[in-house]
Amino acid sequence: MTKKNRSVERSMEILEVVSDLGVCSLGFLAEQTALPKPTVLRICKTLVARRWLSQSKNDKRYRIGPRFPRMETAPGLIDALVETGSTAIVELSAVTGLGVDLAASIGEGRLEIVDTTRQFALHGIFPDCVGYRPSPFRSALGCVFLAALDTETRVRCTAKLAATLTGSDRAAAMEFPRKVDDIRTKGFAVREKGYWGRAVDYGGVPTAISVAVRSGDKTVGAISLVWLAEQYETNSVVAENLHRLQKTAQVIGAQLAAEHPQLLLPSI
Amino acid sequence: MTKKNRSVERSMEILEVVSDLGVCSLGFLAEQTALPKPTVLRICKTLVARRWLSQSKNDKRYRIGPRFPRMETAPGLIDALVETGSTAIVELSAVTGLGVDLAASIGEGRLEIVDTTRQFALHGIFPDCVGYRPSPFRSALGCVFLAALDTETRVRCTAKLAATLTGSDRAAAMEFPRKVDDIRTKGFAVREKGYWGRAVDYGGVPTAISVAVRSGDKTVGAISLVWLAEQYETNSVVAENLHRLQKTAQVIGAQLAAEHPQLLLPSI
DNA sequence: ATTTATCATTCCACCTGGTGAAACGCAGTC
DNA sequence: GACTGCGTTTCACCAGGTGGAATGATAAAT
Repeated sequence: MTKKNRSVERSMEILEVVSDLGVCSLGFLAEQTALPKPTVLRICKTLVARRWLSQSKNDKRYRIGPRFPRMETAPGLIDALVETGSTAIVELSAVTGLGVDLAASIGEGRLEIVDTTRQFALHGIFPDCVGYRPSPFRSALGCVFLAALDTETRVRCTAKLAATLTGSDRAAAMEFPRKVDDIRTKGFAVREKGYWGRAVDYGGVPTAISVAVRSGDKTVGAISLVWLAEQYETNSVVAENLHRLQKTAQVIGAQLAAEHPQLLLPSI
Repeated sequence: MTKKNRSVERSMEILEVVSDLGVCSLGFLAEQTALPKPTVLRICKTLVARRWLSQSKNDKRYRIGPRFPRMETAPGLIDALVETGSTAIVELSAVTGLGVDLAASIGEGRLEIVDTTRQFALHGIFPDCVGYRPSPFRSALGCVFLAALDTETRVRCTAKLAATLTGSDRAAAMEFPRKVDDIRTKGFAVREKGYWGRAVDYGGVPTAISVAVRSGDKTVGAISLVWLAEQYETNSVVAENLHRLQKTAQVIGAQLAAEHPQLLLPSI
């Protein structure tokens, strides 16, 4: 068995205590974890520096911080979207001959791919993308999803995401507001040039166009057509297949609204 | 300024990448964090040991695990069940040669798959089912779990679920009360014909039989045997392996009761 | 004002535990 | 068979984490 990392274990212990018991003083954490206070202090400082913990100014006690990764997923939504969407995306894939991804909102303006028709043999692109969370500002799925949110939600999510992202993702976040109107009028988004998150994992450079899935007045996810960049021009795919993609998104959204009206009540 | 702890920083980087980008391979994580692979491996192993990450048995990729602190649900049960159940299901899988899924109650009559032995190479079925929440009325896991609840809880949950579900799930919900007695007397449930979650076809149509995991007088989860429909008849699997499945469920339940008696006090 | 108590924080000598380049083993592919 | 790309193991090295003891900081009690 590979060796473990003691410091990492200790940091998890500390975070679990804070997460379970709420706000904690240094001494209390040391007692709970049976670690010496200096050790706890150093680890907590490290966690605070990244905002995984935050520290109250006057009594110095620790609580879970704003940057602690959260995933507030509406469990029913993913299920419902997969159930109503999976046959539709298979049909779309059959008609277009391209790969289709289905992504669901997991809160905070983020998406997770929950189903796909991609088959390596068929489309020449890495198939097992279920579980991936596309970039909010650089992927076609992420952009079209954000653009489709109502203004208030979009602004809130965009600000929050921009605050946590870095590098080219942050640059894309700064640029995003200028792209929103364009995406909204065109009704679809294209994968940003130069963004192909995981060159390692794919068979080739994928290109994608995406549209949002709206149900009632909520934006619940997005679907995209995916193909090998070297195989087709984006323009020709748009000309030939955009209407099919939009139709599919609309069908899924309508069916979802009809079959799961209660999912649309809470805010995303 | 107090010194920071490098290992803790690195572990946060890794967790942030997985949380931001979804499922990740070791090599990809090493590239993203600019750390050598052995270092990433050791940290990930540590995180996996605590189930802050979980690792697909099949392609070894990492995703956020069941014990990663979530603000919403009480994770104690999930945790304990995974801890006591994972060795048992591996043994069961070895003896039967079939895939085994372990699901934990997440409240309101729903389950989430928290561990699995499925390997594509071995069983020819979709391996990455951890995190999936099976249909309450159409999956073998869901049915047997509901049937095993005490009458009052079952009626309440069934009513609530039926109210929110629709389509083929609602149809199954209407039908369910008629199936309960049958399931209770037989002691297991079978996956509904025609129900298989996603579009992705990973080799074939899976079939499953499930039994509930009871601990003390609480129903805490369910486990199932899963195989490729075309490979074995349900009847022959039942004849040969049902008793093993039931034995495993019973062992897990007993061990859970012995090791975590406090979990069984609150109502599910 | 002084004492007491209880925090968090700093210090620093000690040495463990983490490190990472290189080698290995294993699948899958050509 | 040779190759490529994974995850994993090895092992000598020494940075980096450790924790007991000392020091501040703060608030309440005398």
